[in-house]
Amino acid sequence: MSHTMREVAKRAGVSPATVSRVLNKTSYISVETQRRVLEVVRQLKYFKNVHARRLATGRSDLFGLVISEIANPYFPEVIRGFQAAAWDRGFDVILCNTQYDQPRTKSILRKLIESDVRGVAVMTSSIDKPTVSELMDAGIGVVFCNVGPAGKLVSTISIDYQRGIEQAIEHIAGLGHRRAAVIAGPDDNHTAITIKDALVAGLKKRNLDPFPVINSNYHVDAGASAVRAMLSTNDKPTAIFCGSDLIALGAMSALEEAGARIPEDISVIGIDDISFAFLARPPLTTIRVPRERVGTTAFEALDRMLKLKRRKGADYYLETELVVRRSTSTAR
Amino acid sequence: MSHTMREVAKRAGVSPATVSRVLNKTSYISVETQRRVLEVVRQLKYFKNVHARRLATGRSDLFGLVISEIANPYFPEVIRGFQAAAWDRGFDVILCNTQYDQPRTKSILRKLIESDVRGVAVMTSSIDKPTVSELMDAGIGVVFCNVGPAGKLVSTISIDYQRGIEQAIEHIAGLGHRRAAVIAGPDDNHTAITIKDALVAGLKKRNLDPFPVINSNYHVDAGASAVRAMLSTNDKPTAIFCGSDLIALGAMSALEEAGARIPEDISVIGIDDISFAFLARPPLTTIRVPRERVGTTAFEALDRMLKLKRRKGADYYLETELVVRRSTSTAR
DNA sequence: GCGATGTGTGAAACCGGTTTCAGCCACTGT
DNA sequence: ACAGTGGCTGAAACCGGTTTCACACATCGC
Repeated sequence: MSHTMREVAKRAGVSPATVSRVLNKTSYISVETQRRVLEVVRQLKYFKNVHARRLATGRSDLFGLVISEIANPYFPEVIRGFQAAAWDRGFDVILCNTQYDQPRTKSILRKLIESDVRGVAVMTSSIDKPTVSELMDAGIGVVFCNVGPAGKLVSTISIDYQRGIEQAIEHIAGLGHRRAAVIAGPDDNHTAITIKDALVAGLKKRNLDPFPVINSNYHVDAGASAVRAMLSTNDKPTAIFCGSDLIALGAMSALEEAGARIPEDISVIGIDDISFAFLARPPLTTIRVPRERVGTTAFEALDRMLKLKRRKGADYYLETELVVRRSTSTAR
Repeated sequence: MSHTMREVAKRAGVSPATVSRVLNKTSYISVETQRRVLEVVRQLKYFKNVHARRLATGRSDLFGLVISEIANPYFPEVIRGFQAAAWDRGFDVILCNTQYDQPRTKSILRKLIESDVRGVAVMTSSIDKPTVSELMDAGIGVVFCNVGPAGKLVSTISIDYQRGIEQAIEHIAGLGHRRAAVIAGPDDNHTAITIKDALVAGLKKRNLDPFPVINSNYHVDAGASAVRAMLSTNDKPTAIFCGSDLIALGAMSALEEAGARIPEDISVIGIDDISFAFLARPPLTTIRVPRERVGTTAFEALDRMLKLKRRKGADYYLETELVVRRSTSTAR
């Protein structure tokens, strides 16, 4: 099929070892030999086989990135950041989506170990700790993102929602709101809980009434149905904090259907600043999560961790900030 | 670091060959031997090294998927479809984004060849034909999606915009519009041209005036600036066909800023039906492209092509259809 | 009772690179 | 003239699996 190094060697009249040296620029090579070898490589359109290389060197130049679902608008920038960082240092990344499916997750883990990846970044909580520890047993570096505290041997990236949330509450309070609803993510999700607690606590601290507080899931429809439930009572809040932009968009949909105007009747605040937040009608006020940075930081965390001989993990914190657009205004 | 097959063999008191046979379920194995081997595998948490396997078998169970940019909302479903199809048959996919960068694209090609992928699906026109022919020289199957006619040896997937466009024009004509603007994609893009031509021809055929016809690029801002240019004249269309949903969303933004109401003052139609189309305010009427199907079809095309000994390509056509939402209504 | 057939296993070659080790040649210094 | 050194190259072992080939043993049919 494709050519081998030995063929190249034979045609160039040298040994395979020399071809390897020319291609990898290791050791001294006379200009003449180098010329001959490269000439043959060009003629034959020879590409060296990466599997053979990995096997021979014992190294793998591969990293894994585990997410739940590509279609989730949270991930693209994270992926881009991670891939770019890896690429820059000559590494490749294997992208895996669990699709929230347990057997599939198992297969992914197995595949990552078999591929002998150097490190894995786990960006979804749809994968449990014991499963991940298989990775560590295999000597693979692990970094979690936003899935809560983990063991000593893994690094974690935590998004500090605190600051963004404070800014958002300040913003809402300054606009004269007295009461705000919270539509949080699902209750089995670490991040969702953190956010909900921070919102509730923050609102109380500013003497705003956090009511109602609803648990939802991370889908658009969930935001919509939460809003419908909320609107069926006649004691309505003047602002809604949503656990994600997706929830917020769903909420806005439902609000509009119900005839409520945004922001005149009710203000809406999201979290994430996904790329569509600013295209929403009205453009969504939201708490920005530096998603591309999440990706690059995750890779750097792995890279750094792997350079240490003693594999101890480190913790990284990323800041959030409020982005004010037009879905918030003074309370009615 | 991790264990080898020989270790497993030694501990189980069998030969490496037998371990291989147990793990791959090739050949007959006595239940007793099998039990012993699997027991040791479990104890040692042994995983076989995929690089060694690939090298030994000469097969690679890998496919490449080349796109331009993950953050483009067109791609997630395509990726999902492709990955799912590959996964189902026990294959892995290497996802590559060109980021519209030439040197990067070169590296990607090299990497794909070195990885000895069986086939590659090219979903972006940001990669030129001669570059791709390197793949074919290496004996790798290639399928293009929507990048125009290609050689005999590659398969192509074409999206038939015709039907969706006809439905859309019918829809608009039925609503009493007499004239419609077209904001097309960039003029160096095969798909953009196809769409533009189909729109212009279709409109004329129904005696609608296609004016103005503007070339733009596939970014949101482009849709916005096209609209601003359009609105500065005082002879305004009552409907706008946009070359993509992204353009449409940008256009809607700009229209709203300019005080035009959608759909009362002006109707907007997009193309793609990206996941956010139905979250737009108002929900966007658009021509749906079966993106997940694009992905699965691409994989199947490769799979089928590779099963043939004579590598001749085939052409696949995917239909589009109008999805009526609320961004279109009767002409003023 | 003997060849044919089927089951179960090990030794060894092989996949396509990398790397170690050793050696050659041409200088350099004395 | 000879040891020492630096530049350059080849032979061969090695990475960790798979697969061919050979062979042992059991069973079956006639």
